[in-house]
Amino acid sequence: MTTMLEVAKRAGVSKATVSRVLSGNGYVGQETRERVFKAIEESGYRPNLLARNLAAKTTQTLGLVVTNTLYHGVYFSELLFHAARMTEDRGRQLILADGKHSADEERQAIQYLLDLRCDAIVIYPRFLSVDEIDTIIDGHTQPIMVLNRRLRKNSSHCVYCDQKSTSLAAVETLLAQGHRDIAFITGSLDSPTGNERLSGYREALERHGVAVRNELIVEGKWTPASGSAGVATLLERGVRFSALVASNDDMAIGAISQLHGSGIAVPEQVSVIGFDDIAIAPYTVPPLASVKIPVTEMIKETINRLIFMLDGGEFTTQPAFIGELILRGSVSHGPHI
Amino acid sequence: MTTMLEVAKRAGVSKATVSRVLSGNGYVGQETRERVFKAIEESGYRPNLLARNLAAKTTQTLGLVVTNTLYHGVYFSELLFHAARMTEDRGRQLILADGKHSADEERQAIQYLLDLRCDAIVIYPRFLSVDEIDTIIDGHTQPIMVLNRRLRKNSSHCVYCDQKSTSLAAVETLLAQGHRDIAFITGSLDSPTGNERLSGYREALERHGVAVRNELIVEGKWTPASGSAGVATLLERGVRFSALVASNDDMAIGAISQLHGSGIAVPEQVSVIGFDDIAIAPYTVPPLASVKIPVTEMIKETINRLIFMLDGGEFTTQPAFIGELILRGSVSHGPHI
DNA sequence: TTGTATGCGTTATCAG
DNA sequence: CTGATAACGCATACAA
Repeated sequence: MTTMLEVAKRAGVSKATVSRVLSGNGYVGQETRERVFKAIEESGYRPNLLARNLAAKTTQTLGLVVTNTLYHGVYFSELLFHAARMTEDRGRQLILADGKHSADEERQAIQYLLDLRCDAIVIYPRFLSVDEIDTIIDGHTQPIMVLNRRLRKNSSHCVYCDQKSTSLAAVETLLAQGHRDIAFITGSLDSPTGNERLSGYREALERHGVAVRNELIVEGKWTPASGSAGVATLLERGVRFSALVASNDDMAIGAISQLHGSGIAVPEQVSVIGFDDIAIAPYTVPPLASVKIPVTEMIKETINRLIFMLDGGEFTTQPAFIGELILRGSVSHGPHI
Repeated sequence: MTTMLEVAKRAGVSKATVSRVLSGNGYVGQETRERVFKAIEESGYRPNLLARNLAAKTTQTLGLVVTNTLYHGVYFSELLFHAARMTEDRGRQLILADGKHSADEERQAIQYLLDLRCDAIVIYPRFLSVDEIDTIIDGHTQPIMVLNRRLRKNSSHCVYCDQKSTSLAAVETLLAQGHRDIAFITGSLDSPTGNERLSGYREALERHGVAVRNELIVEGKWTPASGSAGVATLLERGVRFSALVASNDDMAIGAISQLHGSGIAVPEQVSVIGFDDIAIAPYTVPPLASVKIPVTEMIKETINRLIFMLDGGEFTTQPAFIGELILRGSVSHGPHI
């Protein structure tokens, strides 16, 4: 590998001058500049980023930690795509680290990015507790932002979507149309998101004086198969329902498929609502409505905050997003039990 | 940030000794070792990887370049998941760089990873020509492997799936069952994969003396929507077919949906085959059969080769994979025109 | 406008 | 077994 020193010698100048023309900092004569560029060209010189970043005390990189249980599916793809795009638009590079599938591995991933001297970090945690995250943020000088969690202490360091309110609004839409027997397929209940969507469902019913019936609730695992299984369980129980809320789109797909297979028409007999995290799920028969989580906007806010903090800025406000109910047809169905 | 020097002072030893206990290279007394560990603990010391990698002349990282047009969908997720897993199993870290959507941006991404001094690189190219890739490989000392392309010169540096043979085999399966009017939805024809799958279709027909009819071929764009549109186009043309091959699963999903919407039964009236790149596509009505591309195995072979080369190994063989036809039911259908 | 010298935080080579 | 000390490749304050 040819170094800056070799370029300098070939151009008949010092390393410092080469460094100057490359960084644009400091004055350098027009003629010398050209000689340097020529030498760079001829030698095929490439800067060693390790050395540069070590000396400059900045890497111009943002680190992102995501659990690989999120890798499958379009949600992750969109997340990564926009995060990378936003970061590069701001003249930085994104570095991804795998949070694997445990709190300890999430810790290690964060540590790795920190050891690499990323200027700032984004965490999309799945196993780490909010308390520990707060501790981590306090323990480091690098700006750290957290996606999809509501922090207690560093509240301006997190960007989340109010899953409960979002779920509540979706269920209320059904209630407003006269539905009373509303089934619910949960997400994994070891995830906060899964729990919050469930409690939104509960609260909506309570607010409208509709009893919460446990036989209308089944636990899913975010996958299409678990959506199918959920419907099968409901049918086995012999419970009747005119509407069904699935906690994400994949499960809605599976649920609709299972309903069809059982000879139940959607949406004529059962209205289905999914959580359309990304809005590009390949539905064959789309649900009646979907709740769209504004991932893109959330990422944007996250990166913006991070870079603002890198420039010494401070935030006092706490950004909360809320999902939007997207109708794919009329929801004006009465109960069809 | 506390440095190695501070740890050394606190432990009453030299930097060199601290470095030794950390790396495990060289002898160091049991008692001294413990003092060093204690000092590390107390000071919360973390190694600066920039400095370490600069001095050690190795980063223990593999770089991966992928075009972001691949980000959407499960194919990319699987690719990334396994690449990261394999890399870490071998004690390295994977660094992802975005190839964006042009040859020039793919070049830049490769260059960035090289500048970061990744020990080796994996490229999943979409716009770069094989000739240029060969040139790039020749121009660098770092091992470089290419996925999904068949290189002319550095043939042992690429791992690909013979898309043409794979497609050919799928179509022959249909021909063997008596199908003669076989429609085909292509992928994007600016991609080699899309073209190869199409030429496999063509050759299968030719081999069996069946005329290739252009009205049975429609161009898709890999998306579910383009699969639906493809079927719509075929129906508008008024052309009759008893079987349909979609060049990937997303399009197969769209196509099946459109067939259903038009009152055509699958598989009773039309047999559908997709290319099940990952085999976890959320089908509501699965196609009759899918061609499974062995991505996992391909990634595994790629990483293995790279690390073998890092250890000074050389390859002479050229690994070619071939898709496997997965039947989801009987294909013993006659023509249903 | 350019060169010199020092530092960035490690690894690694030699003495001792 | 341990400690100086020279790289590693570049940025930058300070001189000239």
